[in-house]
Amino acid sequence: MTDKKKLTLKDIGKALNLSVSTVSRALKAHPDIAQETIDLVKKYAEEHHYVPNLLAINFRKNRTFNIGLIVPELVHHFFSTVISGAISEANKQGYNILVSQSNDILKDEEKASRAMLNSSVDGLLISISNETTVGEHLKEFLDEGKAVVQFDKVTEQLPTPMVIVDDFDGAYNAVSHLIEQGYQRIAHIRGRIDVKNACDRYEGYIKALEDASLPILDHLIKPCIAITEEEGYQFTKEMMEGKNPPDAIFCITDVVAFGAMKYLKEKGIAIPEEVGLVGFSNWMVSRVMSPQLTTVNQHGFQMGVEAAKLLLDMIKNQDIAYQETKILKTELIVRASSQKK
Amino acid sequence: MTDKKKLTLKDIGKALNLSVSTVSRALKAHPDIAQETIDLVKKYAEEHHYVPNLLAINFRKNRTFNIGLIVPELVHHFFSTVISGAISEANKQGYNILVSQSNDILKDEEKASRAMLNSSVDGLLISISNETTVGEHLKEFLDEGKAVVQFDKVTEQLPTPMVIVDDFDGAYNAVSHLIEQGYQRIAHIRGRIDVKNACDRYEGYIKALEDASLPILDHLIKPCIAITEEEGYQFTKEMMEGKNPPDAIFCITDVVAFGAMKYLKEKGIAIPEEVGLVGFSNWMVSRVMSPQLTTVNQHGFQMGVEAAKLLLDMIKNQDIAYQETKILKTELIVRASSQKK
DNA sequence: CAAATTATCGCAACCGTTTGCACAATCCAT
DNA sequence: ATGGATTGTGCAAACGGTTGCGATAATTTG
Repeated sequence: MTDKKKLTLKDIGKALNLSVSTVSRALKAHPDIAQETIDLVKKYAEEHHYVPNLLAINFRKNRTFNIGLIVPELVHHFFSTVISGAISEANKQGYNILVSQSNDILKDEEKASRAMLNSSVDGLLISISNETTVGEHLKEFLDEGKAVVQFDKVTEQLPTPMVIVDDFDGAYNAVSHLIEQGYQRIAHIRGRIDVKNACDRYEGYIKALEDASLPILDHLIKPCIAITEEEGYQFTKEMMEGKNPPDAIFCITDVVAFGAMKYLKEKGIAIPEEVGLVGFSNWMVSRVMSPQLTTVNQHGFQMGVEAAKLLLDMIKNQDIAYQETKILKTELIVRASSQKK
Repeated sequence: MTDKKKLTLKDIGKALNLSVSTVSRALKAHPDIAQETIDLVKKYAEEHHYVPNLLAINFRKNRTFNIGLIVPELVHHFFSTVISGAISEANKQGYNILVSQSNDILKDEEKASRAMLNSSVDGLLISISNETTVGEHLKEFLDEGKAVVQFDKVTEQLPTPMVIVDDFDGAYNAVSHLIEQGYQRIAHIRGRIDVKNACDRYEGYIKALEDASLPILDHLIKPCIAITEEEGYQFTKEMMEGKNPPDAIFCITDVVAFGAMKYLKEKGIAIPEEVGLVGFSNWMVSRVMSPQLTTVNQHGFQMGVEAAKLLLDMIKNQDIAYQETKILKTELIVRASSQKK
């Protein structure tokens, strides 16, 4: 390995007969330093490819220009989109992003956050796992005075700013759209009752029914645990084979809707004529299914950008107390699976 | 912000009436230190939650326990799978991963790699952009004695170990499967001629035809530039509307196959009866299309694991010269889109 | 019992940069 | 000429560990 000894301030000082401190100040054009000296030093540094030792600077300033990012799942269209946005914004501001995943397992999340905590990160962006409630491991961040911003999957137990999507509104619009298309018996395959997003969507679903004076039918509301295609399939089967089957299904997410679609297609039930279908998240898969799936776009990229912006603001202005919650609007994407008319 | 002053070796020394050096050695049970002292120090450190300042250690040892990872695209099923594997392995070995993307733009890749280079990373995992050929910015890593491992999209211009998939073999098997199913006029919508993977798959395609004594028809070979659904659609249209249309299409990747499928379905051409279709990569979309798409699984997770393993080996044994290329086998996943029999 | 080991521990330099402060030189006004 | 600003530069401490080497005291050896 060619271990080219890197140039240091000391080297420049020796070469130019200046002290280290003068060189240091000259390089940042400190007003105390004579213009000639500044030019001289800068020229020399330039010519000899001086690059400051970030490790030393970070040590000195006690920060790293790195921020951590933890999501439940990396191989996930929505989350990878958020990450993409966060990276884009962070890089723009001169920060790098450390990525980790919790696999929706609390233990893994704790491990990941601890690994990032030890001085190796200036702040943390996190979307918590399904198993996370209190988040002691996250409080450690706050205790050390490090900034934390939650996004998408959040807990109010943790006093940090958050960036979330208006799940209530998104669900409300999706269900209202179904109603407007003439569907009457709208089912909801919902998410876990201990997860905020899932509850908000559920509330939106309920409100839309209420506003349209439609009855709320308990047997048409099914709770997923793992949010999988299999659950979508199974619940749809149960409902369609039971009495008073639904004529439309609003699913907590696109994969679940895919499971539902799979069952319906197997049974030759026409979509959207006999049963309408709406998902959530606008994964790539929603465009690829046939019929194409009506869904709710969550603007993941923008969420990543906003979350990173907020966090970096906090890092740069340690004095200000941030506590805002940024709520992003969703966008209903109407495709074939719900267009009865 | 509660800026709890962190405990340092000096603090412990003062409290226990020991020198900083003794405390430092005691904590790592140095043989020079008396057992009692070791116990005493460790107990005190434990009780007062001493946590060493990583920044100081890294500065001293000139390393960070972070490794960089650059991919062309983050929102991409295959790449996010690879990242997931790399993170899993890196974390297991006590390293964190900095993620960035090039968007297949050379300038972005250079920016990302430079951002990571400046002492903030011990090594780099990279899948190069379509625009990257020589990779001067990557040579800078090697010049500084930092380890680099290429994966998936690689260039031989850069003397580093790589982890790749046996594209040739994967394509050969895919096309052989089509032939075995009775297809005779097999088209190939290929990737860029300046990208190695694309060429390997092309070669595999050619070899399979040759081995089956089938003619190679130039008008049935189309090169994508951007590897998009639109290209798949367009090329399929051209070929199907031209003379001597194909009876099967082997596509460089699943998205392109989706474009092809879209055209075929629009025109009411039956898949797989009239035209067989095979993709590459086993994206989630391939399972969701209907008919489901036959494709080639690239074992992305394993690729990430292997690449990280290799890189960390290199980092830990700077003395050994690594130059191996690890080739992972692919796996043909046969689904409806290619089963004529 | 003197000499040679050995067991413990502290001193101090070092990694590369930042920064408060002192100091010397120059300048202007009195 | 004298005193007070002003300007440009260097000294040295600090950040928090690591580590080679030397010092001291305790122990063993011939």
